[in-house]
Amino acid sequence: MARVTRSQNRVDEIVDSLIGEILSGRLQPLAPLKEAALAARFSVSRNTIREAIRTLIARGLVSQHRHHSAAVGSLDQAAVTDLYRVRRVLELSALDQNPHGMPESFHQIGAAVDQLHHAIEAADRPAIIEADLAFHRAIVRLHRSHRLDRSFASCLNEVRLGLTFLEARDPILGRLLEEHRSIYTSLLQGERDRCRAILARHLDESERSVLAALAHP
Amino acid sequence: MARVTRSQNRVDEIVDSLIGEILSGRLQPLAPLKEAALAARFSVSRNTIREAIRTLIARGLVSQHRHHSAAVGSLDQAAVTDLYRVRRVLELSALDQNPHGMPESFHQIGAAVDQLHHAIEAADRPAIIEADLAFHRAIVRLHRSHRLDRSFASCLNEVRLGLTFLEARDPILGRLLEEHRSIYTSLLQGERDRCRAILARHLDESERSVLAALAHP
DNA sequence: AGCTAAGAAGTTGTTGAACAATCATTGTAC
DNA sequence: GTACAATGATTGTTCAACAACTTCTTAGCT
Repeated sequence: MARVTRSQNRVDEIVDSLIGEILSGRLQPLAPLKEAALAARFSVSRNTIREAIRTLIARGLVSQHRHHSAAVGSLDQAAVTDLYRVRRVLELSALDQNPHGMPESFHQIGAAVDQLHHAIEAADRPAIIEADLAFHRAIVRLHRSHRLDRSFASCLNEVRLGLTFLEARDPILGRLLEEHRSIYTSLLQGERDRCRAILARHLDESERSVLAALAHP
Repeated sequence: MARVTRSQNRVDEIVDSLIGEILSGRLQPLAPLKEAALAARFSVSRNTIREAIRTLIARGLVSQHRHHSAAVGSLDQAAVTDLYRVRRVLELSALDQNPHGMPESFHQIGAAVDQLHHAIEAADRPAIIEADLAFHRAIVRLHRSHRLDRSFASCLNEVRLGLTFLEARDPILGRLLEEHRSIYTSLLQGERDRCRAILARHLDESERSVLAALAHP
């Protein structure tokens, strides 16, 4: 993907715009994307909107049945289970990579911890979720692979769809900072097994929370 | 991706058709995809072709710069290195999954070994490559995750782009069956470490071959 | 000859309108 | 109340046009 001069064309602008609305929750899961309405809203032709929607479908954020409006994707239990399998594979194996000697990557993880700290102090819920995801993205970045980063980002985007349902008072949000910190410090100190264990438990709890939130709308 | 009634529309048909041509090598890397020409060839409007090309771009098989024809993707050394990082992560960790009790998955791996055997007897080069990839896909399927399967398939598609350059006499093709067999049997017998080691070496050699083939056009 | 600038041709980016195919709803007859 | 036909909304696809941009060609100048 040559993202050289990111978006000098309408379609990509609209794609980015819609992705933003979907991930921020402004466009809720299952919300229909009607071509004519979007064309009017973006002052653009219907063909342009169709290309944008095709792109969103290929990225897995949107789905469509023939002769029905495309709709923002949503998660069922099977999807959540699947997503957390992906997370476990990519995140846990990332800890094995790279015995040491990659200070920049560690720094990014630490930065995500700080980011979470500030978001919690400000009680800014969207920022908290963003910081959480940034932390995990930084971990996967230890693999040093563009393609894994991209796949994982797409995975987290779907997870974020599920986080929409997470109640603000969910206990997992309270423990977030503490757990991220332990993961970070144990990683820094080379306590490989401990780090793995904490992250694994962290993911288990997170999965449980999302599944529970999904069950009680 | 609801691939329910796979393709009742022209765009998806064309996408599949083009993917076939790209992966089979009939459309070589860097070959330009001109909208007008494709529209004429498929007896379809230019807009339809544009939607198809957008889909191919989103899937990473094709790239495009503004006001230039889209072109079949090609690999450089960095891309190959990246792809093999993905392979190592997804394939090696698959061996850890699933201590036992998933006979169907093992069966698929065995079937891929047989498939390779027949392809080699028939000296059918495309079939050999196909069987090779099927073997590795089956391994990743041990993860039991649709999304990982999809990501990995997309990764292998890119790898296949590189295999185009592989000389028929490449020594790696001769050892293929033997190595696949050892991986399969050691997996069956639960010799986890030995299996990992063989697969890891297998991937190292494969990467080396592809990189070498890429260097000598 | 060699370089530059103007023009021509080809290609993508985007639009607007049109019609067919299909789905959803409404209203009517029984 | 059910069956069914008419209606409207929405997607699938085509066509023709023009703008924006790139590349090739050609003419002119030194």
